[in-house]
Amino acid sequence: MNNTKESILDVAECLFAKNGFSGTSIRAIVKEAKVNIAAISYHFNSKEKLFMAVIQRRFKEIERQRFSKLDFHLTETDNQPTLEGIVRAFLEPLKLAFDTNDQVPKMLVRVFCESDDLKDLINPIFDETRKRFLGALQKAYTSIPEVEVQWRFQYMISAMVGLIIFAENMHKNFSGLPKNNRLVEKLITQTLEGIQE
Amino acid sequence: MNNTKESILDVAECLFAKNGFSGTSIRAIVKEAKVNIAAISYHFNSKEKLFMAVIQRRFKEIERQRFSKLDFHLTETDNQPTLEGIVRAFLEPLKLAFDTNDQVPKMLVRVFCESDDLKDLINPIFDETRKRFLGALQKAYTSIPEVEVQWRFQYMISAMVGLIIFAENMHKNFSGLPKNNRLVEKLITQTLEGIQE
DNA sequence: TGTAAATTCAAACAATCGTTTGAATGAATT
DNA sequence: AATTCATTCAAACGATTGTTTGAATTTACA
Repeated sequence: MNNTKESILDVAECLFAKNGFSGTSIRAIVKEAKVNIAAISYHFNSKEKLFMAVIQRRFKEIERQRFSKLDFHLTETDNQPTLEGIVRAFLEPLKLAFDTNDQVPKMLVRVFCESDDLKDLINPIFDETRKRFLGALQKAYTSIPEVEVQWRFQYMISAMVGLIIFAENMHKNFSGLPKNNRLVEKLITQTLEGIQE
Repeated sequence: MNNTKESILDVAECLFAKNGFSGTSIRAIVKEAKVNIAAISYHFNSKEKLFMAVIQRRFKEIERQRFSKLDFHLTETDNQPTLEGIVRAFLEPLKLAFDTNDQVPKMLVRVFCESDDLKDLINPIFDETRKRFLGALQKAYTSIPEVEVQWRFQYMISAMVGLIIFAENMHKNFSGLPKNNRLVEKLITQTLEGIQE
């Protein structure tokens, strides 16, 4: 079995999470993955393509779970979704990713925050997710102005991104805050309290 | 007057905001600042020292305003601060920085999110701010467990960081969201609604 | 087993990185 | 005007960047 390609993805993911994209050299990747440097070009063409492969591998799985949960909730409620159902469909797959591998959410938000160019490169990946969840939210909140729903959705995502970035620091700076694997659960309840009027 | 040092700081700030620390070369800085490349070593010793100077210049001013507003509020209320007073003391100086120069808050959060090493380098700068505002919050909320207050404070900061990162995208992805200069005001009201029980 | 394709390898590519050098230029003081 | 100090300059330093080469090796199929 071709082990080289996957071990490159694994190591790259970990180093991108720690040091970002620009802060990670392909030599650092191949050194830790114990593969030849030419393997990057051979399997991924370029560092940027490798980067996109690292992103896609994880995001596609999270997206799949989000859509699955959202669709289930929509049919379950006869197309009358609740806020909690939507928020859980959005955040729980992230919680699962957290539980499986701390580095995955960290890598995803870190590279998204790194530079304008990188953000523009990654942003289109979220288009479908944004469309479907905003659509569901607007079904759940027909009384609230559309702009306000968008704002609150963005607010939740922002809190999520910030919390993932700060997750490691929180235990140094504060005492008794929830561990990483309980962080997203806390985020869910906080979001629910904050959003509902 | 020595113009070189300040124009380096200005250009570096702008490029760090766009491309992060690792993504910005000192040659890109000196090219745009129209100064010789040796001026970096001469005025700042190293790229990393220049980086810290860029951070400190802005953060110290924001910190000064935050402490000033917080102290004023504490004396004004006879050491019985309100949540709104504390949140405004924390966020309004950021709003002022936003109004003066879009790039300042963006630069501050971007480099903070870039890598573990950079985060560890910058994090101590916030120690005093964190201490004083957490102290004020715990005075305002004696009935809520200390851990819960810490969590909500962290939640607000996370939302702030996330929103600044997303600020530019929000107008592309959504329609009718508040402009940058109204973003922090919106964050304040949202925080107040979300935090108070 | 023999052949062809896929993969890995050491080595080198040109470009760029942060930093340093020592001379040239500027301004201020005696 | 002469001297001293601060600043700027072109040029080069060694190290590292992402990428490519062509041969060596492994794997898969006939």
